[in-house]
Amino acid sequence: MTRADVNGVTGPADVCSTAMTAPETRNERKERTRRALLDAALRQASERGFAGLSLREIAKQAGVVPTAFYRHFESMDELGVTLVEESMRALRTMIRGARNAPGGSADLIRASVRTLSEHVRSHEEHYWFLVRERYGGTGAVRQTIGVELKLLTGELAVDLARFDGLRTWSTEDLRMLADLIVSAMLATVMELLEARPGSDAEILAAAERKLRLIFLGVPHWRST
Amino acid sequence: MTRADVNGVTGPADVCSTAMTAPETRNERKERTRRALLDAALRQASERGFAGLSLREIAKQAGVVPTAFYRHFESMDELGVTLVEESMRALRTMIRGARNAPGGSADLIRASVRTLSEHVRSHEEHYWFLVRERYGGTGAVRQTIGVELKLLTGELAVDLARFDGLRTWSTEDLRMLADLIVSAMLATVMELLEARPGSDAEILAAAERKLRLIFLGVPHWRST
DNA sequence: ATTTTCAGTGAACGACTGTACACTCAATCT
DNA sequence: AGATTGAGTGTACAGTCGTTCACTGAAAAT
Repeated sequence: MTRADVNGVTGPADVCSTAMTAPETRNERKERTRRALLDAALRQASERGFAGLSLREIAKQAGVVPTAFYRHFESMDELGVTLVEESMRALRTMIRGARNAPGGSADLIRASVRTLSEHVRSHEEHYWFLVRERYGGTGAVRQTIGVELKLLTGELAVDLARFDGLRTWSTEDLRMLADLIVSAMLATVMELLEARPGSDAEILAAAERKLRLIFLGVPHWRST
Repeated sequence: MTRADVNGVTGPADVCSTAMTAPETRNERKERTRRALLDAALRQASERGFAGLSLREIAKQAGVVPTAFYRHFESMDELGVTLVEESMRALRTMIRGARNAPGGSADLIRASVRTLSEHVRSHEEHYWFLVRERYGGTGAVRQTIGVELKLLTGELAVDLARFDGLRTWSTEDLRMLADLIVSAMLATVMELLEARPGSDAEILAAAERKLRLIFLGVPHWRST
C-alpha cells in the first residue's frame, strides 16, 4: 500500500478506493496532504491543546508517515503559526459578517448573536483552538491571539461610535463598552462549545439578554 | 549532600543552611517537602499548563529525587486533584471576603474590584492555574473548575437578589446578571495577570466602569 | 526516452516522560 | 539498646517525543 487509502483521515471518506484513484496532478496531491495534516492538527489542538500536539499522531491521522510532515512544514512551530492564522481568519470573517449583515438596526442584537452562534457551530474546532490557546496557551500563540483580539475590540469600539446614544462618548468609554461586549460574547462562545448542541436556544437567549441589559445602561452613562 | 539545602526551591529561601538545620520532627520535614512539591507544581502549571507538568522537573525544583515524589502522591493525577482543590479554595476565600467586607453599599463596586485585584496579586499562580485549566485544560480538571464556577455564579445571583432594584427580578434574570458580572470579572483577572503590575490602576478603573454601566441598566430592565 | 524533481518511506538518534524496585540511614518506637 | 519505620536515593525500563538521513519510485521536465 503506497497510494491507496491515503489522506482518508480515519474513515470511509475517500471515494474510489479500488477503481481509478482520480487523475490527480502532483501539486493537487501535495495540497491535499497538506490540508489533511492541518485538519488533523486542528482537531488534535482543539481537543488537547496546541502544547499537546504530537507530530506522529498528526501524521498518522493524515495517513502519512511522520517524516513526511517535513515536506509540508519546516517544523512544528510553523504548523502552529499556520493554525493561528487560519483560525484568526475565520474569526475575522465572522466579525465582518456580523458587521455588514443587517443594515436596519431593528434587531441588531438578535442578528449578531445569531451570526455568532452559527459561525461557532460551523467552525467549532477553530473556536476551540482559539479559546484554548488564548487562555491555556504558552508564549507566542497566546500573545498573538491576545493582540488580535484587542484589535478586533478596537474595531468594535469604532463601530459603536456611530450609534445614536454613543456619538458623544469618549473613545476610552467606547473601548470599555467594547471590552465588556467582547468578554460577554467570549463567555457565550465558551458556553456554546461546552454545551451539547441541543441547548443552543437558551444560551443565545441569555446572550441576547446580557447585551440588552448592557445597552439599557448606555443612555444613563455620564461620560467621564 | 543528603540534607543540606533541600527544599530551598531555587533561591536563598532557606534559613540556617550551614548551622543547625532546625530541630525538625519527621512529620514536619515530610510536610515541608510536600509543600515544596506542590509549590513547584503550581508554579510550573501556572506557566506551562497542567498538561505540561513534568514529575522530574517538579522534583528537581523541590530539591528532591524524582522517585521521592511517590512518597507524597500516589500519581500525577492525585497531585492534579490537590492543585485544583487548593486553587478553588483560594478563589472561594476571595469571594467570601468580597461578600462580607463592606457592609455599607456606599461604594461596593469599588471595594469588590479592589478585593479582587489584591487577591489576584497575592495568588497569581493560583489564578493563572485556574484560568489556564478552565479554558485550556483537558477533561476532568476543566470540568471541575467549570462546575465550581457555575456554583459561585449561583451564589452571586442569590446575593444580588437582596439588593434594592433586584428584589423583583426572576431567578433566571438574576442568573443572567451574575453570569455577565462573572465573565466581566474573569476578563479583568486575565488582564491583571497579563499586565505588568504597574498598570493595575487603569485595569481596575475600567473594571469598575464596566460594573457601573451594567448596574445603570438594572433599573430599566423589564423582567421577563 | 532519458533525466530531474520531490512527496512519501523507514530506520535511527538523543532527549524526555512516568513509574517500579531494591537500597540507605536517621528519626521514631519498643 | 535494639528493632522498626519510612523519606529520600540510584538504577533501570518501556514508552513517548521532534528531528536527521539515505532511500524509493512515480510524476514532471527535458
